[in-house]
Amino acid sequence: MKQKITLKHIARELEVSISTVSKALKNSDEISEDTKEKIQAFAKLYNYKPNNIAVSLKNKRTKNIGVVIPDIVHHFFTTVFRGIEKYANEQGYNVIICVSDETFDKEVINMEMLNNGSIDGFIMSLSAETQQKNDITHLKQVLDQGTPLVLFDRVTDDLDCDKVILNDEEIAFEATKKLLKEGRKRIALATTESYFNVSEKRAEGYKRALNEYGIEVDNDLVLVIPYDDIQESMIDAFFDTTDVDAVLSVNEIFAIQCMGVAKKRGMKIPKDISFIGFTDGLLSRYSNPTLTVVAQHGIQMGEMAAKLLIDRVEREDEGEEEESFKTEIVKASIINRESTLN
Amino acid sequence: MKQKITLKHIARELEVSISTVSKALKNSDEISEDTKEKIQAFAKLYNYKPNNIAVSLKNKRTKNIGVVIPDIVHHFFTTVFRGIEKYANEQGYNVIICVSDETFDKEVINMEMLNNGSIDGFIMSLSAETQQKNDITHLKQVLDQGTPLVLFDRVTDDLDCDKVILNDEEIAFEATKKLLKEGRKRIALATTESYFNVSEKRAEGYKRALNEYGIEVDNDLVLVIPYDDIQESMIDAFFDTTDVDAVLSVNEIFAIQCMGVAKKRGMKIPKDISFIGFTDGLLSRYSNPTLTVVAQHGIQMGEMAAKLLIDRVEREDEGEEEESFKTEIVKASIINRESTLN
DNA sequence: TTGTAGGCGTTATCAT
DNA sequence: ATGATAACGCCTACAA
Repeated sequence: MKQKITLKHIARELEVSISTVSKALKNSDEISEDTKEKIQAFAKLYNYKPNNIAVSLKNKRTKNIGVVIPDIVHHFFTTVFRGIEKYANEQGYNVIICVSDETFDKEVINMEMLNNGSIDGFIMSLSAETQQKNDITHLKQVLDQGTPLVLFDRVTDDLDCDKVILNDEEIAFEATKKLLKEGRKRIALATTESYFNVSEKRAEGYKRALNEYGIEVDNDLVLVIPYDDIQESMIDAFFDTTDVDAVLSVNEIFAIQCMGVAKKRGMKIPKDISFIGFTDGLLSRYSNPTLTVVAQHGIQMGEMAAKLLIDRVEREDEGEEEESFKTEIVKASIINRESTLN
Repeated sequence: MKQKITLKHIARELEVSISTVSKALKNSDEISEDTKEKIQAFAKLYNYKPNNIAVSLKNKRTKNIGVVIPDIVHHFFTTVFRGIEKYANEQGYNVIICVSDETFDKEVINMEMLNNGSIDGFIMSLSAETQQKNDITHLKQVLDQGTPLVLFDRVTDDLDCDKVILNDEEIAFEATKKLLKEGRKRIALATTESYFNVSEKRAEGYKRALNEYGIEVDNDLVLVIPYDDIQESMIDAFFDTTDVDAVLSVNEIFAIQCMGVAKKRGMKIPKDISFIGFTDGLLSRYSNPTLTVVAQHGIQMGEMAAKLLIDRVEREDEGEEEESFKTEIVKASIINRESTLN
């Protein structure tokens, strides 16, 4: 096992000083062409690469970004992550990822683990539990210690930092209007518990659209489904008691499940009932009928988040004045498929 | 912006030496109870945490694992990753992830980026292009420099290192036998280009089962679908020219697509035709009919891979003798759903 | 043109 | 019981 070569090795081998080697490898013109050539050739031969850790310690910059998300086996987060990774890599950054598993404790532990020099900044989306408890002292602490932080999607208004969000209210408004324009009168909203910030925003858009069409919001039409324990019987019971001719769902799975139940009950899609879901994942594309969805452009959100973070990190580096915090809004779009009339 | 506190700060503030502080915080009994208390209290108050980078430089261990996978928006890889992350975190390791995007170049670049001290070892699955070119000099180089490497799923026989694989041949054999037992005679194999190691293994199992039942392998029954450009018309054409009463697919998407085409052609599932796919993702669970699949137990594979890697890293740390390379086999299982007779 | 010295933050060895 | 020193690998201001 050959061990990694360092400046010291090269210096010793070539009988010059370490700093000469360092300078030569940076092509400094303090060094004579002769020795530069000699040193560079030797370095190439032995495949010298500076040690990242040592460089990090010196520069107080790791070129690592910490990403903390609630779940990784999840289309939307995975897509955002892809965007983060893409942009970060282009800028020479690596990405360390931690999964909070929707729990508060893991979120805290992961952040503490990373916030001791391992990373230059965080990108994250709040866990369900964190949103529920509405406890963000760990985030405040991170910011307090001067570590930049960018929140995306599941954000909180209680924290002053960069954010990337979807125009949730607006696109839910558009989606609902689309259903109304189809002539639907009894539009259900399939949603999660209300402590999810995004679900709330989507519900607002839904309600605003109904209002605009002079339709009163009927709470019986709001179907709250537990995030982690989807029961088909629950959906079936909902259809039993409620007259529905369209469903707007805050995610993909709820929509697919509702569609499945509707089909079993003999309803024709989209003749009798229309469906729109959030998230343009595989399920929507391969379901039968295919599902009209709100595409969240996760890649773009990820790139945006990474850009905000890296810009801030490097601005700090340059000792430039701090810029005020931004909230970037990524615009969702509706992809028409077979589950709606067009 | 408070900046991070270091041993030096504490030492200066308390008018003791840095080494005293260091020892006190480690509860060394070289230090008097009095000063220990004083120092520990101060450290707690200012929330001192040792700088990971400095510790890494000193120990020549980063407690970071590098994971290089072909794709992240992909159920199987995501699941394996989950297992890696889980085990790694439990052992106090963080995970840096890089996506090769199925390309050789990105795989090489990513690995070089990480292999300069950022990580203690690699876990990876080969990109499509790497398998196609069959060029693994970059992997050999990594091993040569003494960085431990664990391959999973998409492995190569040309490299001596730890591996975690699925019992692909065997489970494909079982799956095919299941179809044969249903009385199927014309079993198609929907597969990828042959340079995918796993597809090859699965094809072998498929053929072995046919042989065992005295059925000759009919190459017309093998449908090769391009990995990145799935054309429905292609599948349709296949059904036009070929008589088929079952399909074994090396992944989930191919199976779902074939099922869709079969349904459109008026075939009844599973009466007229059965389907089994590899990968127990969302699609299989929510398709109509639901798809019988080979579950790959990705989490388990990930945990296994992480364990192999961390064990090796820490064995090295202890200066123990190198253990010989292992290949761990994770056993897949078949999950019966509606797309097969039971 | 080359080399020396100090420092990034921590730890371990060896004085005092 | 406490402190000085050196080292991990790299960089750079300053000296020679």
